[in-house]
Amino acid sequence: MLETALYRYFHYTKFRPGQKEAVTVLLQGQDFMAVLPTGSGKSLCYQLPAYLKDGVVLIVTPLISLMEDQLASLQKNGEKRGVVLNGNLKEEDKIYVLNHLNKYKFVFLSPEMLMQEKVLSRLQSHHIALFVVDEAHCISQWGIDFRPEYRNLKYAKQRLNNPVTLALTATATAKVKEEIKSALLDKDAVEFCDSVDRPNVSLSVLFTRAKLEELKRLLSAATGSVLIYCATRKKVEELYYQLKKDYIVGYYHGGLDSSQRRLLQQQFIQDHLQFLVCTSAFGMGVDKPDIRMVIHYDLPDSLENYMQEIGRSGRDQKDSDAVLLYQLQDEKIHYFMQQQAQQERELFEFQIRHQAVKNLTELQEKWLQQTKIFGKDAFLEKLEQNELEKKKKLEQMLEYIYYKGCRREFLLSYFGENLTKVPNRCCDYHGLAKISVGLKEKEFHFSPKKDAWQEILLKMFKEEK
DNA sequence: CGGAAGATGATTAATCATCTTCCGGTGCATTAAT
Repeated sequence: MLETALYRYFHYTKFRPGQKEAVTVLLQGQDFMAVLPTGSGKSLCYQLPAYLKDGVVLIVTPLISLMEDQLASLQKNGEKRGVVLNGNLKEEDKIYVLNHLNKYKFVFLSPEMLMQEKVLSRLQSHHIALFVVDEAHCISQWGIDFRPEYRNLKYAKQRLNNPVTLALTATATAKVKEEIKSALLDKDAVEFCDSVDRPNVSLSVLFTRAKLEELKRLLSAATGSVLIYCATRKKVEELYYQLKKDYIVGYYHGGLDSSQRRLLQQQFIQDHLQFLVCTSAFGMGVDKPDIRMVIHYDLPDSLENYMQEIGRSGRDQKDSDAVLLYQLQDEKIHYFMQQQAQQERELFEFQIRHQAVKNLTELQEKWLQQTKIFGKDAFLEKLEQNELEKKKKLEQMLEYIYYKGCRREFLLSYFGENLTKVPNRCCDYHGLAKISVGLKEKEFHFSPKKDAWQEILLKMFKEEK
């Protein structure tokens, strides 16, 4: 019985949602996709079958810091046969690992590392018990233009003699799930999708021309940890200098080196910093249960990213708030970046069509590699298609901003779900607040005090009865 | 495109208004020059 194995290896007596399904299906030799919230035991989905099967388990992970965290967590549980394979290792250490693969049970690596010929050819001669892709939504999010190696995973899988594959992620729209399937999984793959709904997180968009004051007001009323997302690094730092006069605050973005990042993440998790100003670089793999509020000081570029970011609040199931501060034209920064990206692509396209490739950017070099795999036309077509989809995603983000109905319903429908649970709180305010319990709505004057929300909600529940 | 910082100009010397310039997300791996 699987429960016996569960107890034997992990000392748990019960599976959590999705885990048993994953283990059963993987042991039968079928591919599996699990959409489960962070902190719900995703890693057990591959760790348990790993112990019940012969061979090494490959875990493809997007960030080096994630590999290290996962390895540390294995080691904490007494597992010594884990190893990371990444660019921080010395050349001789990498070679050692590749030549002694049978000493290891868990190998964590990036898609870039996996796609290197020397790595692939060494792995090829071993029996791969399980091929795991963690944060599998990266296939869709980054997989074409930014980190194209994510779209080569199927090729890698074939080279490894089609091992049983597990895709793991916390949020995915129907479309993203389809992309993961077609780019990675067999046709008969089984999926288990938990709801992405968080009834304890209120959703609001605040139209304002005085963001800084609104932000300070929200922070002054805040009772716990708060994440503040900005669109650019510069804005993150500016805001940090504005806030540090009055609050204990830190900042985090992709320009920081890895040791600084790790330090800040630790300080935030351990409550040495109540507030953290950051770009979208912050968050993956962060499992802090008591983030009480996620504020968007700038507009995110898609509802996928928005959902990921607000999904970091209220993991402890206690009441939390997601507040988006919007000002007319906030989307312009994203238009600009999309336009930059388009120029880079068009230049690349021109050069490759005229066979005059020189002075390529780092990204363009990668694209050149991809044209060799998928063919020139096919890959260029993909790049262009991807660009159009990004534009569409930004438009849908704006639709959400201007949506007049229940925001939770809108967001859920984007992820292919219906509003089924009665939310603890679901509010909105454009000067006035709109609160909804189930499908019933009521307007009232906004007050930042938590008690005000609760009183009104209580009253509405009574009225419903 | 928009915001911010720096530069210029005009007035009546240190301040204000206007103009100009600059810059912009997400990460892997590898390599060349310190």
